[in-house]
Amino acid sequence: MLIGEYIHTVDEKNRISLPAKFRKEMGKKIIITPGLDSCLFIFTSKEWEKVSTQLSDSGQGLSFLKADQRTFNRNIFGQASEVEVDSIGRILIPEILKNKIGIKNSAALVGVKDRVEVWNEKVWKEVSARGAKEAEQLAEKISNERQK
Amino acid sequence: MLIGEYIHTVDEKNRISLPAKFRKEMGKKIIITPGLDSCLFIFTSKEWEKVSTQLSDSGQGLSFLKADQRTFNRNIFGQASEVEVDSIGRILIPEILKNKIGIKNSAALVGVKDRVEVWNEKVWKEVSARGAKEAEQLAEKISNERQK
DNA sequence: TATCAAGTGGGAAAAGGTGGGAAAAGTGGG
DNA sequence: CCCACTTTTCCCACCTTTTCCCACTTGATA
Repeated sequence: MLIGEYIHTVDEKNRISLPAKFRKEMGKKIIITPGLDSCLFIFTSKEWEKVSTQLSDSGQGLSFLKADQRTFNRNIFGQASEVEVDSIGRILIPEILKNKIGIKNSAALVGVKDRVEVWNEKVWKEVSARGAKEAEQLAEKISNERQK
Repeated sequence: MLIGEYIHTVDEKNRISLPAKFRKEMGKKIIITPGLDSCLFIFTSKEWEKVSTQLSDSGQGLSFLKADQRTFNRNIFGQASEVEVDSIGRILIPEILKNKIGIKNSAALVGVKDRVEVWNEKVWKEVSARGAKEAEQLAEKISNERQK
């Protein structure tokens, strides 16, 4: 399971180290795509198979008949990129995606169960701080939901 | 069952001894996460499987399409950390989590049936003192809830 | 008092993360 | 078509952090 947050450097060659704890699970090839909430998603090849299938196939096939879905899928698939992990566990972040979320010298890598998210460091700090504040309320809410 | 409270040292390397009485039940790998009420939760791997599944799974995949789920999952998984118990029963507390609850030289480890909580020593003293005072009222309240 | 278990501390070895140079591949101009 | 130049890839080296192991201290026990 991919969990935990790490702040790593992005060097002038656009390289970033995957956290050592993620490497085994992530394998040699990964897929990096635009994410939601101004971060990037990194999927393992295996997970990507699942995700991409589910995205393109809303159950009844021919997803390109729906305008919303076309737009959404163009964004995700169009900018997705298969990336090799080098011999010491680094990947190259495509320039386009890097600019998309506004990172330059460093980024936050966040494990979210079966994907990794890449964030601008400051943005992540804000997002996670906000999330932490809401935790108690959210917990209460979920607890109530579950009792229904 | 994990019960009892212990005050242990956190050394400069962020190590803390698990109480000897907890070790057998906790095994070699544990998960440490931000808890509620400004403490940390420590789960056994087994317990974590249960907890994380129940919290995160909406059941039908693509959980990242829902904003609430993204926020929630980021906070649960993003700040969690799998930690090995060393040969003499110590664990490393990730710096981020340590700062989160404001501990430096020592911490309270509190067994709460199937998890262990980690507290800033002073905060724990206050919380448990207050808890003791309110025990009677809370008992009444909880009892009423249950009858609904 | 000797012994054992639990908790604490610290040094040395290993691993993780970062940077940079050289080879290889790609690009454009003459 | 070839050459010069830029970009990418691969590999090595450094430094810091983490991990592993050993030893000391304290307090309880026989």
